[in-house]
Amino acid sequence: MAVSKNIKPTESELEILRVLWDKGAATVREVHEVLAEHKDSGYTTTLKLMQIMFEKGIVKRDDSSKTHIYRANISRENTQQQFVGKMIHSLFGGSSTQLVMQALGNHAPSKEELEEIQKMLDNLKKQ
Amino acid sequence: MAVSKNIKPTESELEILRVLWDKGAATVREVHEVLAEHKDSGYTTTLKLMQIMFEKGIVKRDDSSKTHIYRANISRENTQQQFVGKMIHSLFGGSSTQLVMQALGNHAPSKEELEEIQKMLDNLKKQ
DNA sequence: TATTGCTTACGAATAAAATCGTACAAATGG
DNA sequence: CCATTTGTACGATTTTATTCGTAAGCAATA
Repeated sequence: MAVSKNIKPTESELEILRVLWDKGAATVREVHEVLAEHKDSGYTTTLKLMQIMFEKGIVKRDDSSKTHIYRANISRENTQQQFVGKMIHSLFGGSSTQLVMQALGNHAPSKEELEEIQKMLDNLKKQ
Repeated sequence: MAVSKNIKPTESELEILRVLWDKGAATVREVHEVLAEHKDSGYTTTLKLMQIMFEKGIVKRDDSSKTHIYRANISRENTQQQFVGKMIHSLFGGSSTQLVMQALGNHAPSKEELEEIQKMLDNLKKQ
């Protein structure tokens, strides 16, 4: 079992992680370019954030060439799990069911996705 | 339809809201007592936070007697919705299904709750 | 080679959140 | 009636997160 790092990325760090999870690996510039579509902070801001994330161990990097290449060092799944867990605790009184109902109620998925959920539900019922 | 306030409580504010949602109404001391079970900041910190929340309109209060009585001014449901929505966007690429699966996978509910979810699912399928 | 552009490093400013100390008013109770 | 307790108000400090300016290295190229 993987050792779970108890690191809680901030809002901005999450945005960066999303890009890294998506691309697998990226330079600061590549990350910044993506962020810049929706946000208007400068290049050095993104750089600084990624440097801080490196110090915290949230990302790793290959600095063998001048332009460093970054990768996420915590998994998307783990992070999701951590946030979902926290949310269930802090907003749903510990009931995952409440969260699920809330999510389904306000963000109804497509037919196909409903089937996917149905499968998972069937599986859980068998146990 | 209720006007949705676009207010995003901070971490600490959420803790206080939880107590207020739970109790319906409470004094600063009552809130603080609950928080103190798991946290060790002082009484005036809780007081200050609740005063700030009042200024922001997150809570309302009855100050007709010396000891003020506070109530939440934003609903649990609304706040849940806001956080869930944000989370779906920021961590699940917009897919509520992914969130649901994650929640079910890591925090499996009881048989009864599974049935509840099943009902909801059936309903959604009909539409 | 000098200029230009792109890179990292890093200190510092700014902003936002959380914490606390102190003052002072009202109630309490000896 | 005085001392103690319990409450609010509020400025100031501390902590954490975000943002940016500037310096300096290196590489391509005019």
